[in-house]
Order: sequence, then C-alpha cells, then structure tokens
Amino acid sequence: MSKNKQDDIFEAAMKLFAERGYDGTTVPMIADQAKVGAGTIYRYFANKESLVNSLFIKCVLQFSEAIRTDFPSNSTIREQFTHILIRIFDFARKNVNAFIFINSHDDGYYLDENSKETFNDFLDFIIRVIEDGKEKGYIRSLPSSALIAMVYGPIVMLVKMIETGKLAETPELLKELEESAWNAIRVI
Amino acid sequence: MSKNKQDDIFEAAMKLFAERGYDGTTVPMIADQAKVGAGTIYRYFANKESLVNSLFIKCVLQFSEAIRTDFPSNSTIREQFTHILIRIFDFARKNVNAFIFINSHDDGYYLDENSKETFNDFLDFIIRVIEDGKEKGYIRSLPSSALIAMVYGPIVMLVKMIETGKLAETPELLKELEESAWNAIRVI
Amino acid sequence: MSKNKQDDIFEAAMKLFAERGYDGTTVPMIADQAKVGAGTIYRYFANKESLVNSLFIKCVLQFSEAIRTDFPSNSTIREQFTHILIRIFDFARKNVNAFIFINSHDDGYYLDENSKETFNDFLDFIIRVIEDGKEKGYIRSLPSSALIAMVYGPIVMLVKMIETGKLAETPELLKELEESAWNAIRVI
Amino acid sequence: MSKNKQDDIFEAAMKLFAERGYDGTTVPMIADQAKVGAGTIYRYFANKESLVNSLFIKCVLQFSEAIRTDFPSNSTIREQFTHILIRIFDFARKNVNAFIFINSHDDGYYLDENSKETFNDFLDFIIRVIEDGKEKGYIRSLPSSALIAMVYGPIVMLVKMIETGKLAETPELLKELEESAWNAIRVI
DNA sequence: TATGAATGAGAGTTCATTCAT
DNA sequence: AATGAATGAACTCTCATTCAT
Repeated sequence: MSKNKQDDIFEAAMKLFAERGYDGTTVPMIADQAKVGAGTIYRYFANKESLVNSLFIKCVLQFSEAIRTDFPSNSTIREQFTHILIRIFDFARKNVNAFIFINSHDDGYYLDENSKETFNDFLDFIIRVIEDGKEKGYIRSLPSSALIAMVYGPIVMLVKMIETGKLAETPELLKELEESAWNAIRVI
Repeated sequence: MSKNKQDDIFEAAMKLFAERGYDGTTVPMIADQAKVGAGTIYRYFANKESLVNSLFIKCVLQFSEAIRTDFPSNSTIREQFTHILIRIFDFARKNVNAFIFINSHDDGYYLDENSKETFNDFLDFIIRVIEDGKEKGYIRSLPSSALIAMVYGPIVMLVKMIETGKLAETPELLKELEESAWNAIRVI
Repeated sequence: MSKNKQDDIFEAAMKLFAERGYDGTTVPMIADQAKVGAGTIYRYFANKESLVNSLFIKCVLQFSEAIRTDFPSNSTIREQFTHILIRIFDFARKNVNAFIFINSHDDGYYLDENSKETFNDFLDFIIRVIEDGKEKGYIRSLPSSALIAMVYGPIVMLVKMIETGKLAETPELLKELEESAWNAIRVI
Repeated sequence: MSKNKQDDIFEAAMKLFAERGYDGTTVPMIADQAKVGAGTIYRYFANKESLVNSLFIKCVLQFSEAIRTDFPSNSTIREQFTHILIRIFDFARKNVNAFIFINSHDDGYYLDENSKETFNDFLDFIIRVIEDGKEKGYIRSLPSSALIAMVYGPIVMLVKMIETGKLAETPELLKELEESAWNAIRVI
C-alpha cells in the first residue's frame, strides 16, 4: 500500500477515533484498517495511549501550521479573522478526520501533559489575536475563551453536519458563516 | 441513597458517560457510583447498550420538555429565540451532566433508531421555530441545521468550558451570548 | 470441587510453578488445573506476580511453622538438629510441591520485598540455631550460610530425586542422611 | 565482539538463562546481549528450544571433560574424590554461568532425549566412581544418587551463594567443604 | 551471511453478563 | 428484588519466528 506504515497506522487510527472515540476503537480494528499486523502497531508506539497522544500532537501541529502559515500579521483584525476562518474550514475540508478527531479528543483523560501543552500553545495563538482585537476595540470585551466558543463552536458543529451529510457545503454557506461569526464577536 | 434504584443507576451512568464517554465507562463503575450491585443494573436494563439508549431518550425528553414548556407560541420570533436560549442555559446549569451527555453522545454508534428519532423530534421543534422565523424574514435564509449550529455550537462549547472551570458563568456573559447568537442568525 | 476457590488456585499454581517454573506457567494453565475460569484468578489476585508472591509467602510461613512448632529450645544442639531435619523431610514429604516451589523460586526476580523478608525471617531462625551451635563449640566455625548449604543442599536435591522417582525414600535413607548431614557440619 | 557469532549467542543465552531461566529469557534479549540481530539466531539454531538443548549439551560436555581430564584412575578413592571436588569448583569458578545454567535447567520440560542422555552419561561417570568406592568399602552403602545429592547438593547451593554475594569464596572454605563432603559419604 | 521489520498466535488482563444465593 | 462471585470472550500487549533486503 503506502510506503510508510507509521502513516498508515496514524491514518487508520485517526479515522476510527473520529468515528468511534478512543475507547470505542480497539487495536485490532486499527490494525485491520491500516492493513498491518496488530503487533506492528507496537513497533511504532509503546501502547494505545502513546498512539493517541502522538496522533493528537501531530494533528494539532498540522492544524496550527495550516492556520499560522502566511498569517497576515500586519492586516486589520477583520482580515485576520477572515484568514483564520478560511484556514480552519480549508483544513477541516481537507482533513475531516483530523479535525473531528482533535475536537472530540481534546479533553480526553488519556491525554498527557505534552498533548495538553501542544493544544494550549495552539489556542494561545488564537487567543492573542482575539486579545489584540479587544484592545483595539474591534472585538467585544468578553473572556477570550467565550469568544472562541462563539466562533469555533459553530464550526465544529457544521463540519460534523457536513461530514454526516446533514448539510451541504457551499461557498455561500461559508461566506455567511464567516459573516455571522464576525457579527457574533465584533463590537457593533 | 434515593428511593429509586433505577434513578440511581441513571444518575450514575449519566455522570460517568458525560465524563468518560460510553466506551470509557464500565458497568462496575456505574454500579459503584450508583451504590448498587453490578447485577442489579441488569434487573433494570437488558444490557449496557439498552442503558445508554434509555438514558439518552430520558435526557432528551427532559431537555425537550424544559424548552417547550410555556413556549411563547404567539410572541415575536425574537422573544421565542430568547425563551429557547434561556431554557437551554437553565437546563444546562441545573443538569450539567445530562446536557454534556446528550451533546457528546448524540452521534454514538450504539444509539438505536428509537434514540435517534427522539433526538430528531426534538431538533424538529427547534427547526420549526427557525423556519417560521425565516419565512417571516427575521432570520437569515440559511439551511436550518446551519443556523442551529451557529446558535447551539457556542452553547455546547461554553457549557463545557464552564463545567471544566475554564470560564466563569455570569449573568452578563449569558446576556451577551444571547445577543451574539441572535446577531449571528438574524437578518441585518 | 473444593469449597475454597482461592485454595484451588494456590494448589494449582504451586504444582505448575514447581514443575515448570514461574515463567513457564501461564495463567490459563493455572485456571485449567484449578478448574476455574481464567478471570476468576483476578478476583483473588491483582495479577500473576501478586499470585506468586502470595503463594510464596504462604508456603514459606507453613514451612517455617512446621519446623518451629515444638522446637526443643532446651535440648542439645544435636537434638535440635535432628528435629529440624525430621521436620524438613516431613514437610517435604507431605508438601512436595510446596517444598520444590520454595526452593526453585526463592531468588526469582519477581519476588517483592515482602516475600524476600518472609524468606529471610525463616532463614534467620535456622541461622540462630547454627550460631548457637558454633558458639557452644559443637558446630564448625564456618559461615552460617555455608553450613546451611551443606545441610540443606543435599535435602533439596534428594527430595527432587525422590519426586522424580530416581530414588526411593526409605526410613533408613533419611536416618543416614541425617547422620551424614550432622557429620558434615559437626566439629570432629 | 568475538570472531564467532555462534559462540556469542551461546555466551549470551547462557548468561541470561542462568539469571532468568529459559522461559524468562526472550530471543530478542539474547540477540541484544550477543550483539547480533534476532534473525541471526535462527541461522544457527532451528528455534529457541533447539538453542537451549545445544547449549545444555555443550555445557555438560565441557563440565564433564573438565572433571574427567587427568582423572587419577589409579589413585585412592579419597584422591579421586578430591580431584572431582576440586575440578567441580574450578569449573564453577571459571564458568559460573555454565555451572548455574546446568544445575537450574537439568530437569527442564524443554530438554530433549539427547540432552537428557548427555547429562546421564556425565552422571554415570560420577556414579561409577562412587560405586567403586562403595565396593571397596570406603563409601557408605547408600544409593549412589543419594550420595551424589549429599556431595553435589551443597556445591550447587554454595556456588549460587557465592555468585549472589551472600558468601565469600575462600580457599579455606573450599577445603572445609571438601572435608565435610567426604565426611558425609565416607564410611566412618 | 546477517539483519530487523513485520507478523499472528498466544500471553496477561478486563469486563459485560449470568446465576446461585 | 438484590447481590457479587464467577465466567469466558475479547481486549491490550509480547514474542518466537519469518522473510525481504
């Protein structure tokens, strides 16, 4: 199949974790999906927990990079906001399983410190943008986590709906969403 | 030590499912938490799957009723919207575990048709209100599920944040959220 | 079968450990031999290691008691020596598996501190008798552990031989052995 | 880094088997210790069982030869006895692992007929010396295996004690032991 | 010839479920 | 009606063995 078995395992685990959750996914399931022997997984990961953590970090870093690359640091807040939303949707479209996996596992009891830190580093970037917007008077002065929830909550839900076919993805929809999300947090 | 063992089991399962998910929760864990013998659970439920499904339906019906009771059918869309948001938050505050349980299990592979239907019935009520608003020109003409995502997504995320202590719940916050949510879906 | 499943497990494990060693014995083997389900073993012992340790301590304590009961503290060294040898052989005859198990597992890497201490407590009793004999001038002034080896080494080997049928046990043999062993350590 | 990989494997296996037993030692452990690839072991031995058996035979033959070389066939029984004891101790000192390996594996369930026969051939040599001594009236008329146990049992135990540091090896100790052992089996 | 990545059978262990009490 | 000891299927993980390189 592919050249790299570790990537096959990552891919398989990501898909299954996204669909059935960490505890609902067994190692043999992952092995089947990745088309490798069950023992092979243990050549690449110390155990199942180590696998989720490695996968989580990998996904968060990819996600983070997707958003930070070419970030318009010198543009207006509004443009920065648009950049982030577009990138999130782009990432989610191209990496549905990664996106769903991240959002359904970010508070798992099996995540280690390293995973939590990586996730928080990513959040910090977003929070800094928001804080900046608040200071400059463009964004409402609510707690940053609340602002994130207002913008990010809908996206997570929409992506799940699109993935399960409950909603058709259209450029118009994304444009409207972006506008709505901005309306939700901007100072009027 | 309630009078009713079935309710003790429901309560225990809800708490644990909300915290650790369906597959991360074992029947003995539930029995311990409910302070009943493990075998007792099988006097009330055919098996673990039957327990989640019963619990899910029970929670969704409670949630549904909380929102529908005293629904201001003859008021303005804006008032209806406020009613729904307040009731959702009220419910979430008084039944954190139920609220989190519903939102983290509504697409579980273990849910049977009955559970899915009950959940859809509930959604339909919300959708009807939204459709009405769209027809009357108060709400943007986006797919109803997208509009639900825009309003409900933030709430789910905020409640989780409040529950995990990442965000303090204040009346002001809820008011702001309500305004934001309305801004997100209203026709401007 | 028996009334007590824990004892069935102990008995089965002892026999198998004596025959095949700790690592050569699997938990399913023990379950089969004990006529219990494999899972039942884990109701009585946290894991396989905990089982060997519990068993080891149990056996050593039984062995120790067999030797110390009615120990003739006020008799001559020679009589004390005879007492110990007779009791060791009695114990070995009535509890072949326990005897072989103790002697083949007393330096296992899987033994915990508690097990080692229990075993050393037992050895200490023997050592004290020997030291007493040395002080009184009846026993050669060699290191006590060397003296133990001289007396105990043959016994372990003989019991194994008797168990595997390479040697027939007779009262005469035991008498001779006792004499030989005494000759080996006494001051001539 | 010897020239001969087979010997490296033998050496590594011997050390590990002596320390942890056959079942407690894995093939990768042996490969690591021998500084060869795990697959390489299978170029020299059909499987793990074949490896123990080859190693066991090799060790027993070395041991046997160490004792039989320059055996004083025409000397007194006493001198022959001394020769054997000295050679055993010499061998044990120079080949601790081989000595411990032999004595802890001579009744392993994994030994094949060939191994058992080689071991018995070795024992037969000792037995013949003993039988000779019994006939000539120098050694007690006990079963030869019992006499072996009386002499060999202490040695095995002492060597283990010396190896684990519980006892210091001194020329005096060996002399005393030799005397004791002789006292144990000689006709008085 | 030598390797070590890959494998799957089987190890230790857990847990949904049953059933004698 | 309620229990929890008992179970075995299924889980996570290990390791003897194979085989492409």
